[in-house]
Amino acid sequence: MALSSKPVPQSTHSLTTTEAAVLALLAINGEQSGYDLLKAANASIGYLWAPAKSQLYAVLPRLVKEGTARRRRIVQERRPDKQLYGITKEGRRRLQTWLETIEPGAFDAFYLRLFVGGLSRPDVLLAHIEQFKEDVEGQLAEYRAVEQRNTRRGHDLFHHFLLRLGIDRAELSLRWAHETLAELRKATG
Amino acid sequence: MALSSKPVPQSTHSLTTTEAAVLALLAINGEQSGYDLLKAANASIGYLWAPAKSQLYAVLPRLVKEGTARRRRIVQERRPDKQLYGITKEGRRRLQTWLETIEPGAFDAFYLRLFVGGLSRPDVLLAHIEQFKEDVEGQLAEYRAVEQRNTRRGHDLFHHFLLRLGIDRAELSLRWAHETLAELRKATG
DNA sequence: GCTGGCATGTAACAAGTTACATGATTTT
DNA sequence: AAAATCATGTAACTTGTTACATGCCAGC
Repeated sequence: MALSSKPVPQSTHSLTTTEAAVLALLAINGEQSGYDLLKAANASIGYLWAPAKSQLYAVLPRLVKEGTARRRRIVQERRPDKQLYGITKEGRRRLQTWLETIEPGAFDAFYLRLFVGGLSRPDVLLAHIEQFKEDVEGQLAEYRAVEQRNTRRGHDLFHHFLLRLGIDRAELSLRWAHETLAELRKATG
Repeated sequence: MALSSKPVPQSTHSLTTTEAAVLALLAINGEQSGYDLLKAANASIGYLWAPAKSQLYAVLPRLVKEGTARRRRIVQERRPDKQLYGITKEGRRRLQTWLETIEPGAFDAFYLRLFVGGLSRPDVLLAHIEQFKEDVEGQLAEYRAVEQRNTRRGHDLFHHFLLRLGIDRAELSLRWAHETLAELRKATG
């Protein structure tokens, strides 16, 4: 009977990207329903993070269970009842930790952290952008090495097309990172 | 006993991206083991599509079950036994259909189709790139509209940073698409 | 003696998709 | 009369990750 073999109490573990995204929206926009969150997400962060309905409705109860969000039922007469979700103190604490965590190579998480940059101190954001630069530099070096070995004939021709796109994009990202570092420094002193 | 309630015979359905990627590698590099496929993927297509071991080993039997791949067991003396997978006629047929299918907005699938461009006729590839251009143009228009409403103050400052990146990237993608169309036309007459 | 390569998998998740299900109200 | 909005979910998948499990052989 290998029953109680570690149900894994990961409540103290780091947040997943999805959890962090939802908590950040709750922190910024206040108490909301799943429906509100979906609309808000589509209207702003949607380009970076667009959860499916079913996914969002699955995450919200998990947040409550983990103690990072609380639920409040609003009974309505002419509309279906609402479940309003708000972030808890524990949620804010866990979110801050997540926002300050530097994850090398995690581009999507970086974009998300920058999107909700208003929740972090400027120096934290500068460190994230520096890490992004390093990650992109590494990628760029790899792409250039592969491109040098590319013959441009047969299947290699198509790999060459995509490598060009990857290299150009990486160079663009580096320029963007420099500009953004400068703008952030100017804007925050 | 709700037993045989639609086991869903999706054998005639379109391939998933993962299935198409594996079949394309089998079509290009010939009969291989899961181990070989993982190495090959990491060494080339890995920038676009990098399956986890567990995922690949899950997909391969599915392909056999669907009739798009066949398995051949190689008994080895000094090494663990191998399962070699090869693409079937039906697999080639389904792969061709997938390669010719235009999926608006599916950027990852587009990159994959271009990566294995050697398996398609040039006119099919040109059509895919045209669709890519249209998709990026749509995105660009959206980003520009959002950017015009951006105040650059408070949370909007960070959205502005990311919008700049998105816009610059979209413009770059358009230039790349034009160049690639020209190069392809030149290379294939 | 240890590391790395060869070779195949399972388990347990998290992320994300489409389709299904319900039902009232408000706008076109 | 039809479509969109409000509001919450379930079901069934595919995708993708990390960790676990096994075991032999070659080279340092």
